[in-house]
Amino acid sequence: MNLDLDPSSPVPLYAQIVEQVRRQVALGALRPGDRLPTVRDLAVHVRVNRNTAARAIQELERRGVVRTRVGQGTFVQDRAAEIERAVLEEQMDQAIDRLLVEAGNTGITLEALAERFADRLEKFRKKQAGKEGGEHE
Amino acid sequence: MNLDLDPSSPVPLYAQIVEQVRRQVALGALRPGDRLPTVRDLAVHVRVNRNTAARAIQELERRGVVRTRVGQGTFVQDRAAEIERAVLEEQMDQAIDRLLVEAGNTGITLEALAERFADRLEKFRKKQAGKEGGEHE
Amino acid sequence: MNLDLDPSSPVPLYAQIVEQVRRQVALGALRPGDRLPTVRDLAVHVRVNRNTAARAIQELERRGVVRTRVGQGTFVQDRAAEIERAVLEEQMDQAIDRLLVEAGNTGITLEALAERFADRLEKFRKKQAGKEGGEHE
Amino acid sequence: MNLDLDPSSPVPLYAQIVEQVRRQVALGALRPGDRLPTVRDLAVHVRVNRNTAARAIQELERRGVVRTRVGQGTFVQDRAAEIERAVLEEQMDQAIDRLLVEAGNTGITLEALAERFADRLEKFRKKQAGKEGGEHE
DNA sequence: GTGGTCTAGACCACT
DNA sequence: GTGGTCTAGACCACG
Repeated sequence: MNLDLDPSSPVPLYAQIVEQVRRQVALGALRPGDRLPTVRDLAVHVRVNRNTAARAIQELERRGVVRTRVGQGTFVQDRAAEIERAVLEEQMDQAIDRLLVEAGNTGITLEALAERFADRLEKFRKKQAGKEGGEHE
Repeated sequence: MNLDLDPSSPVPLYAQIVEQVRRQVALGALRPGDRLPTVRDLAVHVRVNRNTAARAIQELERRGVVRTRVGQGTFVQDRAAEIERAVLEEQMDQAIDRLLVEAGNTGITLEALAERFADRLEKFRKKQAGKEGGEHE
Repeated sequence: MNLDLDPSSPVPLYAQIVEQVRRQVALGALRPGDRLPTVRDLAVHVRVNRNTAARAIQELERRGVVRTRVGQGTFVQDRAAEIERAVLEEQMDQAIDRLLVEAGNTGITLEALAERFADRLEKFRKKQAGKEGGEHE
Repeated sequence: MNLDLDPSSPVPLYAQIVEQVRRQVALGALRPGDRLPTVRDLAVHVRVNRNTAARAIQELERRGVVRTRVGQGTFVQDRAAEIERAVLEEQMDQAIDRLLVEAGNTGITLEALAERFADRLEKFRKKQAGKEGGEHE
């Protein structure tokens, strides 16, 4: 359970936890049947108020990502991986769509946007290539 | 001054006003020298309290978008259009970059993302084309 | 009557007018018995609302700098010059005192302040010398 | 947190709070990491409405003097002390410069001003000396 | 008429 | 508990 929280982000701590756990489920870092840390442990581990940790887990349960069995702990649900994976892809498409709508509102032509996109992608690719080999975590 | 507020949005009313006015300045719907509605008129028009409208306009002044002269009203600043325009483009690039990073985190290759992007863009273009002719304003 | 108003200053327009007229009286540019422009003329001349001009003159009268004789106009009072001159010097001393108090509050020693003062004065003197001969108004 | 507000001052209450907190940071009475009183406590303490106190603290955050973490309180920022200190010194220099310009406008020679300054400083020094020993806090 | 400040009191989200 | 937003309504200074 590697969680990386940013207290100065506008997105609430509990939401950051939820998001990152869902992502780990989607990517297979957490697999169906895996046991999550207890609220207490989670709170200590990510240095957060116990209420915040509790709220995060509660939210995960509400979304059906995990299931709490009293006395035993909280476990990743069976079909969670595929569901979260689909959600992630759906979100990506939505992000793209938002970009397109935004471009329209801004008066940028779709052609110009596509160009811009290609441009940023190229830059990004180069930056990635530069990092190769220097990776630690 | 067409403003469209969503009271159920998590973004505060005053911030929604700020955002939309900035956009209108960036897009040239409001031009340097133009006078904004008075605080009172704005409040009535968008159905918020006078204080809320005042806060929005104060925020706009703080950002240098408008200049208020007591007793006369508030006016769009001279260089506001270009500045806001630049901000808007910068935001667009940032949105694209976030998309790229996000893709990386999700394990999607940049190629797959580019494909996906082209795909959504095509769909969007068609939808746009379909709307043509039904446009009034 | 040369008045130089700054609409973007925090000090109100009417107060700027008052201040500058008093200064001119103190410095002898306006002398006892001199007639001020009418409210109407003043307003046109300095490009200000008539209410603002009226308020300025009213304030000058309240302070005894000028005296309005209905049907004839407003005139600089007899002893105004010496009084305003004294006021000006008094204000200068007060400004100095404020500086001293401020230095105390800031934890700057009086020695350091004196040094600082000498320093700025030297710089100021040089800048003045540089301007000589290039003066137009 | 000793704050001394003057309700009859033309400078708004919230701005007075901002100013005094900044000064305390500059002078080291409040140090980086220190926690400010809560909005509610501050309001009670200086006898203003909660909104007024909140506005002051928001303004401080906007200026980067403090950082607020919802649910925890607001804390003095790391580099705030040096920044505010620099601002204070800058203001002092500006005050001196204003004095010099003012002297020029008034027709006082710089020599006369320097003399005057030395004179007031001497008086001030004596008054300070007289107070020694009577100080309690 | 304009904007600015302040109070009172309510409601909400986050920790 | 924390801060943030919003409304209602009053008062003030400026033009």
